[in-house]
Amino acid sequence: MADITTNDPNAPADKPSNFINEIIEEDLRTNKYEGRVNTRFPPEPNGYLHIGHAKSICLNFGLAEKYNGMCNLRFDDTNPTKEEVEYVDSIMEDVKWLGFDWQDRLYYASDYFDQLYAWAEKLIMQGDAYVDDLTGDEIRQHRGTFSEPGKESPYRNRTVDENIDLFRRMKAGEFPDGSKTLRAKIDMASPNLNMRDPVMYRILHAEHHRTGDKWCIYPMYDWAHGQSDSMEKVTHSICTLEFENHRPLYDWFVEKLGIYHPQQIEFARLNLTYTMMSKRKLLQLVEEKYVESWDDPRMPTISGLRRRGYTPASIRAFADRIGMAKRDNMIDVAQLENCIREDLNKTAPRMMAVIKPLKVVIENWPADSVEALEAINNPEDASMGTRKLHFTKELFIERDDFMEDPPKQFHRLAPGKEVRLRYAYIIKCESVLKDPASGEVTELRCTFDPETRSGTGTSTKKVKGTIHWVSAKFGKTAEVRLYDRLFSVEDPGSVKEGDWHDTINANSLEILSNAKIEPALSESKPGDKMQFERLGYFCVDKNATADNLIFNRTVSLRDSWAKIKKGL
RNA sequence: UGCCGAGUCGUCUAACGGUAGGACAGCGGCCUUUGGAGCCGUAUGCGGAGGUUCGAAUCCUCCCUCGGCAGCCA
Repeated sequence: MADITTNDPNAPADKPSNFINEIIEEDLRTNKYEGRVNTRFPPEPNGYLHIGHAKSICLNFGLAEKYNGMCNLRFDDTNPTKEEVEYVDSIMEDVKWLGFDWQDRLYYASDYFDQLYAWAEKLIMQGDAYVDDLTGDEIRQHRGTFSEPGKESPYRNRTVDENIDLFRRMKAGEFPDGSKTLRAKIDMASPNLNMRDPVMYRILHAEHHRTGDKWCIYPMYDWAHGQSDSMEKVTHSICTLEFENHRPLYDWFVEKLGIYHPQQIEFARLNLTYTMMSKRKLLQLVEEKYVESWDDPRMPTISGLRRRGYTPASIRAFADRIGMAKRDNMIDVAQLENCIREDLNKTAPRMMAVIKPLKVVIENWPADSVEALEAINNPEDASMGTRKLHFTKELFIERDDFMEDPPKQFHRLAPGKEVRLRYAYIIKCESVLKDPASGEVTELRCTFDPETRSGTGTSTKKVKGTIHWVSAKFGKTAEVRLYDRLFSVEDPGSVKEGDWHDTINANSLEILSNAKIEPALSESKPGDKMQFERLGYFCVDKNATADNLIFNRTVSLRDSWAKIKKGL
């Protein structure tokens, strides 16, 4: 889709229009921001970015690209108790990896602490903010409820002088945590609870990852965000739906300050089936060792997807495809899987690997004979060339490709049945060897038909099945990791707080340590991506070494046999 | 319960008063030395009731349903 050209650069075929495009195009028409588009991606560095953030990143940076504007990266680091540099670093890495560039516009809300403080004094001077001595509990009690107005704090009508004095002493560290707050003086009876004198500053004697111990008062999100946008001359401040009720407050602050006024726009956050999107719970999965790390290939984090074998292009394609709207959504994870299959189908070289090996001996093949066969690296892309495969007397095939007593629809190997070995010969299963104790099939004795070599056309024999194989003599051993969804329910996010651990899929990881890979694969490097024919797309794990190769399955191939089997 | 917001195929998403279209999932078929890929076909949808209009998913009214908000989190 990406290479389709259109006459209208504002409406590429692969990016359907949405309500945000319409707002921006209208603003451009009316010259609302002097024709500028400046968005921003404002993560809090309190965790790793996930696929939901990718939607926002693609939106914000994508808009900047589309309208020839700019997108800033800004860390919303106003709560030192939750934030760490480890997260800052990972976030920058992930945004870059997705293919976006904030150029010289890397900002931190903490860079604005001085300005924010000065503006807070301005609001105090204007009589629009006051120092409150109420405790957290008391503030909550005074706030009222959905149906009842709140009550004004007894400290609400302190004089400007008293407020300034107290606020300066708050900053100077004279008061303990929680003992005082600075509040905006708005309306304790507002139907919008965010307008009932919201807290602007709280006292926190905590070390900040960038400002150290310079501050012991920290701005709240609402007080920091709009003003940060304003300072950066952001035009369109795009956030998720839960901030809709904050917009009146966002507007109130910039208007009271009389500063440049960006426009907040809200969109629906991404929900994916069988996927946990809560940062807090993803942290728990890591801390409680349900997964190895933030970049465990089962995690919906950007780094997890990267390690799993997802490409930046596939994630961007996904973001484009799911669209942008204000209604709540639950995207089928199959949609994501489709995006990576589509990408890798075009780009990943085909290789042969047997992940659950079953030994096959070709009885009528001379013991030491080796025959070179030509294999195509990618049927979708002839420029990827061919490679040689070596056929030998002893081979491995996939255990799942043999059944002793198969149903009619099974087009693979069975006693007395024939099947083609990919790029090689048609073989016939003559006998089955078993372990006498367990009854397990240990080896197949087969014969090959010399007239049926691939590509020769010397035989008209047809078989329904073609299976992959690896030479026992030349193949190498490697570890393969297969992944399943981390949660067993469609919407783990909606599970009751106490029960969500029960919805974790205990079998989300299967390790196969005796996989047989074709020789070409033994030179793979971490990050390499390939298709194992008939099994799926795989990616070499970041911890793999030449002596200890590890392949992560990114996604299986579409499997119509699995569907047939299910119906049997 | 107050305020804000949202309801279009199974799931997402278009439509801007003029033929409800696309993607994914599903189903059927073709093709195939990957049960892959590709190709073709197919079913299913405007939350409800009124109204305005020659004509309504779109405008108006009422209703219903769902989501968000009562952190010194973001």
